[in-house]
Amino acid sequence: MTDIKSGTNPLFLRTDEIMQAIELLFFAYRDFTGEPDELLAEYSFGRAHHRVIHFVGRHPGITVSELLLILRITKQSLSRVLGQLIREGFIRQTPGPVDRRQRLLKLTTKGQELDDKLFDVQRQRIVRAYKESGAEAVAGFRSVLLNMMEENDRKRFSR
Amino acid sequence: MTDIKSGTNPLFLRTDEIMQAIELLFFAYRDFTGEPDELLAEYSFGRAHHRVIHFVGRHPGITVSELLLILRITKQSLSRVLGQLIREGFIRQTPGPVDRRQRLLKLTTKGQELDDKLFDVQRQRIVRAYKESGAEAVAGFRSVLLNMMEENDRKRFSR
DNA sequence: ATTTTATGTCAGTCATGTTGACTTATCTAT
DNA sequence: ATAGATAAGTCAACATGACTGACATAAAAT
Repeated sequence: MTDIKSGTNPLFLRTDEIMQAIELLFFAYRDFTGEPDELLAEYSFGRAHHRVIHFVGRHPGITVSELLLILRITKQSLSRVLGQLIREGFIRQTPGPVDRRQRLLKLTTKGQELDDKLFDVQRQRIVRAYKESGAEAVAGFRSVLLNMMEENDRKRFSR
Repeated sequence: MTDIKSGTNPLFLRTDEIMQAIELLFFAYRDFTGEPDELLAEYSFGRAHHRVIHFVGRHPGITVSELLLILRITKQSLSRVLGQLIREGFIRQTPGPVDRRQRLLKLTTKGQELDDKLFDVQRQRIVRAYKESGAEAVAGFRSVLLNMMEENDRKRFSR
């Protein structure tokens, strides 16, 4: 409301622009997750498995609690998908060397292969979008998404 | 793989950058949907209801089939949430004036009020991100997301 | 020795997606 | 005029991935 009343409201903050942002996120995210979902279905896995594989792949040796903090789900929810991934040999647990209560999570070779495949389909879509938009647009994309997320998680992206 | 081998691989196409893009989308989308989800919970609604309210609000008089094409869900899935929204007085149906098989969907005043509230929480987050990033970054954000979605839906965003 | 923490598990529920089969009303084309 | 196609709705069964709550075990911290 403040913006609408103000006479100095920049073009990119008009109601119509904000509405478009909402839909851009909806359509882009829908298609961004579409291809991985198809691949995962071949393994009878879902998006939840993807997220676990992704973050374990990115952070080998991550603990269950750390994973829970990132994913913001309950341990019961995580337990189901993580249990499947472990039983089917995609993820391996090893006791923490310092704190033996911890279970450090790592991808097995099989898990690494699936991670690679999943990364590859997403990489192709992103590379295409990045190439078609150019380096400057990519910087803008990064900046807006960073500022859109909770401050707490922005640290992950500092370079 | 092609990119990795190539000597002319721009910085913004490196594996690490692509990986960050994947996580940027995950965290930003998670937080972008978090606040609306809380608001919806007060009405015992979920994200599915939000999407219906949003697209009916944006396209008054939209038909059920058009909505199905946008949302890419089955009519049985839509039926459940749409039925609730109609029974609880958030959406009104009127027979199509030309084709009387169609049910044209519109928000009621009550539906409009919820739509406004939902828009407002999302608007605040986007305005903040946009302001902190600047007009040029916003253009880049738009461009990358547009190129990330299926070509078919890009028409919606032409200006 | 006691308490806290990290993890796991059992049980039940909910939201939202799916497939498949079938109905009704209405429009379109022969 | 009638036959087929289309728009919408419904019933039933099922899967996934969230949730809450209660409880168990092992190891660390106090």
